[in-house]
Amino acid sequence: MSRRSSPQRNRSPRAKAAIAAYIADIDSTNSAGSASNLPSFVVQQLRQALLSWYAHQGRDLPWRHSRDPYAIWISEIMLQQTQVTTVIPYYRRWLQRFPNVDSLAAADLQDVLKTWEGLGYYARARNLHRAAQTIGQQHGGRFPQQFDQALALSGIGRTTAGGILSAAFNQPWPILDGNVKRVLTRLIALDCPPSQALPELWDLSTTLLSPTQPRDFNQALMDLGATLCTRRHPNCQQCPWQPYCRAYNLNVQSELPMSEARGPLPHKHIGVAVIWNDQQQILIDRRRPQGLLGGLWEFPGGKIEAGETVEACIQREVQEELGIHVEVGKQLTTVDHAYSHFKVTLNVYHCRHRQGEPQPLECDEIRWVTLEEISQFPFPKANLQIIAALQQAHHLPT
DNA sequence: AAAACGTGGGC
DNA sequence: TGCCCAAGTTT
Repeated sequence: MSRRSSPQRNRSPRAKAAIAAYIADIDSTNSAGSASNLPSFVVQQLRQALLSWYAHQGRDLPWRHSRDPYAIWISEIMLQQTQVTTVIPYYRRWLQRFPNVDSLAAADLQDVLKTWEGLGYYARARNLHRAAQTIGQQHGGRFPQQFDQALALSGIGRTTAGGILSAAFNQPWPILDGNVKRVLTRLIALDCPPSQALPELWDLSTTLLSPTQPRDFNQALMDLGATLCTRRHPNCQQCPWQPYCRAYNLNVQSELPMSEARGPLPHKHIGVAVIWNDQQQILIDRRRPQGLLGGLWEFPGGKIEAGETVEACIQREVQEELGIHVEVGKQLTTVDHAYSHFKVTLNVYHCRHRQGEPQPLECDEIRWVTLEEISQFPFPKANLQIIAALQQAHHLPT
């Protein structure tokens, strides 16, 4: 095994060229292509400009009122791939429901998922739950202050570990989230997608980080990306880094960062069963803990095969998943939904249980529930639309 | 190491 | 409508 030169090292000549050009623009005698060679007076000015901008223009966010590593941890996890305005109400509810590590560690996973319901990427909630138990068992119930120990917790990667430790303890760890990638990409006018220059962007984030005010610096960098250096229509006139920004000087700020190529998403057609028994109850199942929507409840169903009718699909899927025979009745609704990596159309039909005792053949658990009870269970968004349709039909005057 | 993993906003 | 993307991590 001799091919050990880290894979990314030779794959980002454009990143090195961009940094070299950035440095050369400042100091024409300097041809270095590494962030660590940035002239120190530039680093000082960038830090100072950003920190004083943040002191006046920084956002007032709920978790910034806290130095409790638990509360900050929760916010960092919720903010992964999720916008601030979406997170805030979830954050407040979560801290009421689970105010500390112990309460989270002791909670039932179903309650954890119910509190997370609607936020998406449910592995985050499962990981939070597992990490709380790890903290209880291995760290005496206190969030670890060592980077490697934080990084080892489920759901915490390099950016989240740095974000938590810098925000909670003012430790000098760099971060590289979507905001920071965009800001730094524009600063040096990086002419390739950020994913192809991650080592260089990490180096840059590390070099720029204020060693004396890492907490404020990291928060400021994210605020800059979120409020001025936005994806569309960046507000360069208000930007504290405008004099130092290579993208601005080249007038390419609106073209950067370069986008990552993505293919079209597959579209799946699904037959879904709302199965009724004679007690006005509906059959729901809990998905296995791993993978898509793991641990959430759903209405049984599955993919419609080529040449298959929806009715035949539903009968077949229900037989395979639950070992029962149903009679497929009239259609309840249709739901279109887009996940991150495919799209679905849910064709939802009322069904009647005819034969066999339901068994959890391809799921973790099954239950008969009334319409009143159903809201106690965590469901994915697409299924909440089905429940809404059921409740609407139920409340119709007879 | 590329693909999996949710949902909502904005245009 | 459809597409891109947002405080990324895991396998």
